[in-house]
Amino acid sequence: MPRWGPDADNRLYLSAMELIFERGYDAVTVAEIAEHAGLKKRSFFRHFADKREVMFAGAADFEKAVVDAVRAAPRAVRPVDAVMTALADAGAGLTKWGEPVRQRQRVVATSIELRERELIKFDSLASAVAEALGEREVDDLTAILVAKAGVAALATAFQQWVDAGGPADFPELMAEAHRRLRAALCDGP
Amino acid sequence: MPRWGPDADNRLYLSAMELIFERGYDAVTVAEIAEHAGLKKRSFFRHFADKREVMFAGAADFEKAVVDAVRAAPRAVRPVDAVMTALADAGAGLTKWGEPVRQRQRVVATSIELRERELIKFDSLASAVAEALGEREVDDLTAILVAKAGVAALATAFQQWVDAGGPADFPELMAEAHRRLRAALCDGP
DNA sequence: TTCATGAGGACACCGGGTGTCATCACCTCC
DNA sequence: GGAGGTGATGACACCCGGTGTCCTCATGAA
Repeated sequence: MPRWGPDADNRLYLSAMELIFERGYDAVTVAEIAEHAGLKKRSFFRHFADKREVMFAGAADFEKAVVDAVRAAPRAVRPVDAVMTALADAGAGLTKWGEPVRQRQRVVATSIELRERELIKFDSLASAVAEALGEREVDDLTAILVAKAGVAALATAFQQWVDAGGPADFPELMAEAHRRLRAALCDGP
Repeated sequence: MPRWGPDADNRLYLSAMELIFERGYDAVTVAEIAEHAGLKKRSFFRHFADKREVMFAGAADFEKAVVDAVRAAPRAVRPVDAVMTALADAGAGLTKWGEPVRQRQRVVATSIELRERELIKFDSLASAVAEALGEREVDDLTAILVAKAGVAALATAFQQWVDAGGPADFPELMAEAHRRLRAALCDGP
């Protein structure tokens, strides 16, 4: 399909990762990323909406995977369980890539603007999940709350996975987060 | 204490609100805000870290109020209830200001960068709440999850309050969010 | 061979944000 | 009351992210 230098998107992505992992996000300019990929600054912005976005390539795929899994869950499954399972599975797929993912996440942690972008990705994910829940006769308020709670569990489990360093079972981290949240909310005096 | 033109912070804030409410966030430059307050662009950045920050003046006070309330909650109160109550009370204090707060929030909704900033404020709030919970013998994982669930309820209730338009009882919106979340997580098959 | 197409380049411009040095009102202390 | 310290502001020069516009040119189809 690409009729020019093949795969400009991917070349830019790889170029960005190489330079940013080496020197840090703030110390690399868009012009440098582009030149390193054999392109010009102006062209970078034809492939990525802004500099931050290159760090979140694949986020749309992740969101789609989660939403599809929520939609595919049997109606008998409670909404919260459908969401937690979908997020755990998608997270398992992501964390399977191991070290590069951790490295990327450590870069995100160094920059406020990247943290902000990450949070809006999470928020977008929650909204999409809530909408998917709406298709299974869950009221809007419950849907968004369950979605946000799920995303909170995901973010927490993901952080633990990054900090763990070695191999860690992501779905188990998610399940543990779910249990703790449930205990905190449900076990009452 | 201020020995120059009094209250430059507040002048800049009022100047920003006036211009932004009138023309929209993107259509107003920092230089315009500063000049309108009798200052120069360079000085704006001596009072606010960036352009977005002027829309969130008072966020630090809000966070402090919440954290103090969590700390002040009796030990017998469950963590989740302490958090929800603290957030409901702080939210009540905020929503008491009525229309100007709704107007500000509508501006935030128009801009991606403002949404991002809002999300990181919420995230900061959750971290601060989690730390406060840590002081009452709540394990770290539970603390951050409860804090994030509370903030999710806050954000949802706040959105409902903005959309409601007229007077709305914020603590009741929070309580309803808490009930729905609890029902979704706890009522099992 | 010609032509439409779309990726990429050139170039100018804008606005947010920062480093640095100069200025100047105010306060204090002698 | 004058000297000096202090801190807020101004002036100015940059940098970089981001965009609008027009031009170039390889490619594939007719």
